[in-house]
Order: sequence, then C-alpha cells, then structure tokens
Amino acid sequence: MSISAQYDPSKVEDKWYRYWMDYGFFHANPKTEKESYTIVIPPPNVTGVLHMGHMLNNTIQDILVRKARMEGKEACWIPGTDHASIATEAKVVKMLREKGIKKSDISREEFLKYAWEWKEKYGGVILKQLKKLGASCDWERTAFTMDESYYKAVIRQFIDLFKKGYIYRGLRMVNWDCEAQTTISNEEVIYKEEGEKAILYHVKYQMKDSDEFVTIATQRPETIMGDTAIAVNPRDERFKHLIGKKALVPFINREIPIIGDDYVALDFGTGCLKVTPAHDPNDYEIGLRHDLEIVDTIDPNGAINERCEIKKYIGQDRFTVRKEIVKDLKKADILTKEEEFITKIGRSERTNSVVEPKLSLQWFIKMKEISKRAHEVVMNDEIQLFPSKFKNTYSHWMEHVRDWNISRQLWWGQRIPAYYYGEGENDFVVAETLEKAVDEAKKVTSNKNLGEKDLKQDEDVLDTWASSNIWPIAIFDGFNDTCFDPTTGKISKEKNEELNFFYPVDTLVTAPDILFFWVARMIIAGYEYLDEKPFNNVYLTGMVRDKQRRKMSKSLGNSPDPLELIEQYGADGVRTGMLFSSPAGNDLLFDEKLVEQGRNFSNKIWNAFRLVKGWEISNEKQPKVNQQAINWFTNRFNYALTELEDHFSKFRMSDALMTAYKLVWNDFCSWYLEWIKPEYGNPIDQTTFDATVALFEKVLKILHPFMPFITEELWHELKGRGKSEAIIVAEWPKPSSFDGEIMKKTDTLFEITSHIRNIRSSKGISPKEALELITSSYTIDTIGDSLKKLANISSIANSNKPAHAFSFVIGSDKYFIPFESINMEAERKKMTDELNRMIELKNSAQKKLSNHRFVQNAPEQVVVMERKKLADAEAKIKTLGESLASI
RNA sequence: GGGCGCUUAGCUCAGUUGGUUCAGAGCACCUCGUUUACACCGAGGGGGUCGGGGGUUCGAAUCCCUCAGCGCCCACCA
Repeated sequence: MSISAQYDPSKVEDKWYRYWMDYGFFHANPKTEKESYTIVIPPPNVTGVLHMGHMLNNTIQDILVRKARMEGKEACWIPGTDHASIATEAKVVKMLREKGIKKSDISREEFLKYAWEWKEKYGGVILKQLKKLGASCDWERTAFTMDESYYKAVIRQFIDLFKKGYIYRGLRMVNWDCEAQTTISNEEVIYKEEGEKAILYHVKYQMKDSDEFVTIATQRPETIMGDTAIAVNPRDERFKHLIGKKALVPFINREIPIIGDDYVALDFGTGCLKVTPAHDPNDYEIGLRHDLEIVDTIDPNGAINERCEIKKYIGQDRFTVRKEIVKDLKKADILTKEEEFITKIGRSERTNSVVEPKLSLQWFIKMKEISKRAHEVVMNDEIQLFPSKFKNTYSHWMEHVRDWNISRQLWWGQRIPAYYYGEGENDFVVAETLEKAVDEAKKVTSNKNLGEKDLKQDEDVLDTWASSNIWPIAIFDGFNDTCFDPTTGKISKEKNEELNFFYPVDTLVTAPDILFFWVARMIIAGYEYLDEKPFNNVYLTGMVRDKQRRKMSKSLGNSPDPLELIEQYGADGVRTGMLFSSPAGNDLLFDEKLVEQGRNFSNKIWNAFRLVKGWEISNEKQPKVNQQAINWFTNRFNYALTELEDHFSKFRMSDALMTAYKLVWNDFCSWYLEWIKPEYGNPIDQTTFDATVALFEKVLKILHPFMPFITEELWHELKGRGKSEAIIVAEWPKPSSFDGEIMKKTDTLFEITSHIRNIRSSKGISPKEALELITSSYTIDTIGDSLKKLANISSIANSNKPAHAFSFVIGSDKYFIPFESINMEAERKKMTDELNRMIELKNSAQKKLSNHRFVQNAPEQVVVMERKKLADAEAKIKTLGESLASI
C-alpha cells in the first residue's frame, strides 16, 4: 500500500478525536494516587463563535494539559461558557429587534426563554469549535455560569458579601449606557480621543438684577437647564466678588447661586464653571459640598425630559438637543465663543454608545479591604504572572481600586437576591429565596402577617464578572451545602472531594485585557472563601492582530474563520502556526503564512514517517556509521529536551515549539535520516531500524502537545499497538545527560560536510559526483565513514597536498579536495581572506591579553578563553601560510 | 496629567547576573538543483555600526543619563 506524499489532516483528525473520547482519556478523576494538574478555561462568552484569539488561548491550554497528562498527572481541563450578561443581552435584543420584537413588549420570562435558546445555539457552536481544534477538555465537567448550581453559588456569594458588609446599596454617580439602559462599571467604559474634535462652548449667563454677565465654558450645552449653580475659584481675583450673587439660567431664567469651590481651575475655560450635579461626577461632588439642588434632565434612554422646561427639546436625544441649543444660543446672542479642544469620550465597551454619567441607586462592592491580600500575593510572586511585566500594571490598578458597581439593569443574569418590603431605600432584606426573605423581613419589620406577595425582588441582575469571579470554585460546586458554611462565610475544601483534589488551578491562560475584570477578582474570591490562591500561574497571551497590527474585527473583515483554517491546513497546522510567532504577552501578528508553515511542518513529519515506513529490513550487521548516527541523535534529543523543558518552565511556548521544530527538521530529518538512509533499493539492518523507530517515537511524544492529531496517527502507524496504547497517555520522555564529546565530534563532521557542500555549490559540482578527500587530521579516522555518506566522498587519503585542489581549514587541520580544473587565483584569494581574518583575531586577542587590567579583573575562564583564541588563531595562521606557500 | 514597557537582520522575535565564537533564530530573500521521504522539498548564500547622543568599565546589545519614536494601563479639569 503506497502512502500519500502529502499528509491529509482531514482524513485523520476526527477519527482520533473520537478515539480519545471513546477511551475517556480526557476525563479526570479525583480518586487517584496521581498528582493533580488543573486548568480551567476562561469561559468564552456565548455571544457568538470563537475567533483567532480563542484559538491561540485554547491551543496553549491544550499544550499544557496534554504535556501534564503525559507526565503522569491527573490532568483536568474544565471547559465551559460564560453567560456574559450585558454582551449576550445586547445580542439577543438585537436579534429580537430584527424579528420585529421589542424587549419592552415582552415579559422577563419570555425574554429569558429567547436568551436560553441563544445560549444553547452559540454555546454549542463554541464547544464544537474547541473539539475541532483538538482541545482535550473533560467534557463531562462542562460548566456554564448560569447552571443551577452555579447560579446558586453566585447568589450565596452575594448574600455572604452583603452580610460581611462588603456589599452596599447607594445613590451614586454611575456610568449609564443609554442604549442597553443599564449601568456599567468603570472598567467597561473605554475612553478615547475621537477624530471629531470636541467643542467648548462659551455661554453668557445674565446676573440677576444686573446688566452684568458671567461667561462659562461647557462642552455639554444641552445640560444647561440642569444647572443649579455656577462655581468659581475663591482665589480667582477676577470673579471672587461674584460669590454669593445669583445668575439666571439661559432661556428658563432659573436663579442659581454663584459659589466658590477650589475644584474650579484658574487656567481652563473661562474660570467659571456651570454646575450640573445630575450630569457630571465632579459637579455632583460640588453639589454635595454646597448642598445644591439636583435637576436630572436626561431620561434613561438618553432623551431630554420635561425637567428641562423647554418644550421643543423634550423627548429628543441629548445630542440632537445639543445641536439645537447651540443654534438657539447663537440666536439669543449669548454664545460668545466656540473653541475646539481635545478631550476623551467615554463609550460603552458593549454598545459603543456614549456613556452618560447618571445618578442612580445601585449595588456596590467595597473593594479596598477585600482586595488587599490579592494585591500582595501577586507582588510577592505567590501567584506568578507571565510575563512579569504585568505585575506593575496589576499593582497600579490594585492601589487605585475603587468600589465596584455590580448591579445591572438587565434580565440576563443572576437576579439580585434583595427583597423589598417597603418603599424606603433601605426597606429590603437579602436572602437566598423568597421564602427565606419572608422570614427575614418578618424579623426586621415585626409584621407577623407579612407574606410572599408583600415582597418585591430587586429587578436588577449582577454584573457578569460578579459571577465569573468564582469560576475556579463554582465549577467544583464549592458553594454547596456540605462545604460552604454561611455563618463563617468560608468553604472547607476537605468536605468537597473535587475541590480538594483539583483546586487550586495550576495555570490560568488568559488575555491581559481581563486582568482586572476577571483575574484579580478571582484571586480576591479565592482568598475570601478558601484562604488560598485560585491558581499558581497566570499566563497572559497577546492579542491576535493582523499583519498590519490592526485588531481583528468583523467590520474590517480581517479575521479568518478558525474552522475554515482548520479545514484547509489541519488543526495541527493552525495550532503550530499560531504559536510560531507568539511570545507570551506580545501581540500575535497573524498571517496565514504562519499556518502554512505549520501545515508544511506536518507534512515534513509525515514524510519522515513515509521514508522510515518504506524501508525493507535485512538481517545484516549494523554498520558502524549507523551506530554513530543513533548515538549522536540520542544525545541531540536529550539536549533539545532539556532546552524544551527550560522553555516550558518559563512558559515560553513559542520557543519550546521552535526547539522541537528544529530538532525534527534539521537534526532528525536533514542529518539523522540522511545519515542512516540506505542506498536506493537497499534494505536497512534491523538494529538501526528499531532504534530509528524508537527515536521517532520519542520525537512524536514531545511533539504531541503541539500537534496532537498527526502524532497520534503516526504513533499508531509506526508500529502495531494495543487499542488503548495512545500517545496522548504515553510517558513523557525524561531528559538525560548528554555526551559532549559525541556532540563535538559530530559538529566537526557536520562542519566538514558543510565545507564540502559549499565547494560543490560554489563550483557547480553536482552532489551526485563523488569526490576524494585528502587530510592528515586524526579525527577523520572515527568519522570518515560517516563523512563519506553525508558528503558523498569516495575515498579519504592521508597524503601530501595534491597539485590541484580546493582546500579548507578547520582548527589547525587542513583538508583538500583534489580537482583538475581549478582557479588558483580564486583559491589564493579565499585563503588570503581567511588568513587576514585570523590575523585580526590574533591581534585583538593579543591586545586584550597585554592589558594588565584585563588579565587582573576578568574572570579566569574569560582569560583562558582568550588565550585559547590566540593559540587557535596562531595555529591557523601557520597552516594557512603553509598552504598559501605551496600554491 | 500620572505610571509602566518597548526600540537588535526586510518581517516577527531570542539574547538569564556586562566577558565562553554574542551579534543569533524562524520566516522572507538570492543562487543552484525534476537526487530514489517530502518542491508543503533539498544544498548553499547574502543581510544588522543592537533607535540617536553621552557616560561608567580593562570590556556594553546588556548598567547609568539624555533625546526621539512606538505601545499599554490608570486618571473627574468643565
């Protein structure tokens, strides 16, 4: 049966994935003597399908978990998805709108039904994509952040944090997303300078009972009707006399006081600040200080409301009104100046709508105290970040951490378990169920007749990150009745077999943009509930961009479909392709060429297999040459493995792959296989064949984490195996020491070979034409036969230099290739150049060595090395001189 | 505005405490090759005054200062 010259991944990948599943290789069980190794997937949002960033991220996780599995650990990779509250809700709302259904027209229950359908559909696609990639997840443990037990855990966390005093409800200025009509956290607001420059409008306000005017500057003239004061700096000589007087709001003539406040800058705008406590966080603060009235003129949807008192503006969007009012101000001749200036506009991460500061009653978590420990452990490397540069960023954020707004005016998510028994702001109880809430409420109200229908649950749901923060705990059901103690607010690991075995996670692989959203908050939760870190290491991947460094996005159309890529290049090709250029923390500039390279690599391995598989085997004795080759490659393998382990220990995945890549391509294929390859049509001896298969197997093993499919295929094709003898559970090779002598001798062999090949190439001598070699080198005795094979040398003689020959020098050994038609001048020039180089080398070494301070201060090894350099150069100069003289 | 980081071959990046051939790798490029595993290939080759300037040192890609460019994070100047 002939083997195709090209590897076809589509023929084998599904087969092996099914095989791994059938034999349960992905499943982990805590009832084992083995050491645990756990990875939890950063649950992808169920908003849509996976993109290239996910592919990279999950490839890395799979590499880590497969390697651990081969190392004999009980490796467990837990997959799952995130309900992604606002992001998914936005998508569902949009989908419904396209169907002609408005969210406001349907009930909460109906909406949730649609959302669940959405989740089933896209959640399913995501899991399928992961399987195609080869992700060896323990699918029996697939989790979702709104699973029943997970939901319960989130609620329990809320109640617990409330009881501990970390959660409070309060009226605060929050970031309002007018499109989604919900608050969002500070972290979800993206501030950017935008192309269109902002305009600072200077507007004159008439002073009460006077002809005077006071001029303010604002970029939000539409909020003028919400003004309740004008502030100046009390130190400002220009305006301090105005303090205490009154001004009139344009158009509506509301009387507002002029107040003095240090906040006002002397050198910005006009020095007079209009104060709109309802629509600006700073103004709100000023309002608090001066006990100002709050006039909220903007509705939750961003429209100006009746409180603005001007009919024609009511009901219109704030940005429309801005244009209108600018016209009206001009007409009234009180707009004195329009000044362009640069400012940053905050937009919602999810809907991209301009965020409106809004005063509202929300739930918050006090962050300062609860995050202390989480800050420390990263600083002292109890939890290590890779690359470590993110420590700084992390620290900076943790030092300036602010209270976290966790309530969202949405339906898709865990509903806040607060139940109101009265109209007052604080007339509520927090409880796990309505039933329990009734009991609680009875206690506080002393109304013994209070019933379930007297209570009204808070309409809001929790921020998605207030649920994913317990991901590494909740996936093991860490908040269940047996292990979570609500009175202490702690989890006893020992009472939960799964948690006890799998927690903490070994490595978390995620993107730096959710370092605070997610990673920091998981660390906080880990210490809060288990007094233990949730993971040992955090590997932060870069962002996947296109070659021009642009972010991949649907609108740019620069994001390839991962499934199509896998179909075209194979999952192994995509995995290695992504990794080829992906140092930790650096962005990955995706180029399909990389994936092509990955596919080519698969093909290279495939063809090495084809070669070996095609050999006939004879009973003949093993030639010494082959023994040498085997010996060398065994050493070379150990060397590479040591290097690879070092890369892994530092999470340098790209370098680890490159080590394996070069080992296979250069050492195994280009040198080793060429070295032992029998002449065409001839068989190979049994000993060499067996050794080669064994070496090939070792190579496949270290490739397996990177390229699971082709390695499993070849593992089985290379020789017959029992059904469950899979490479996925084969034993990871241990690096053993390597013999420096063999390596060195082989280096010489390769060096001579290269010289000869170079001569062939530059002189146009065909590789097929056998050449003679003349040398007096001693080393040649042991490597001569190997050299004959690798460099196509017919004979090696120890005789005098022939009249016509190409020559080269290695160390102090001279080599000659006799050749009839030879350009003596060219040879002479080559040698002279070499001689000059050596003289330079000699001079530099001499100069160094004659410097007392160098000899005194430099470490002895360095001096010794310099002496050796000098000696070598001198020897070579002598040799070259002799050669030149004889030409 | 504050903080952090980056700048090494055409591209993407290695380069541990300054000193073992340290100026490297992969890709790209050039030349040659229809060799009996692979043209998704083989053999060979060219290419960088390590962003600029200054300093410390016997010795600097590596340490210090400075300038320039780029990136990231944080921040309530209307």
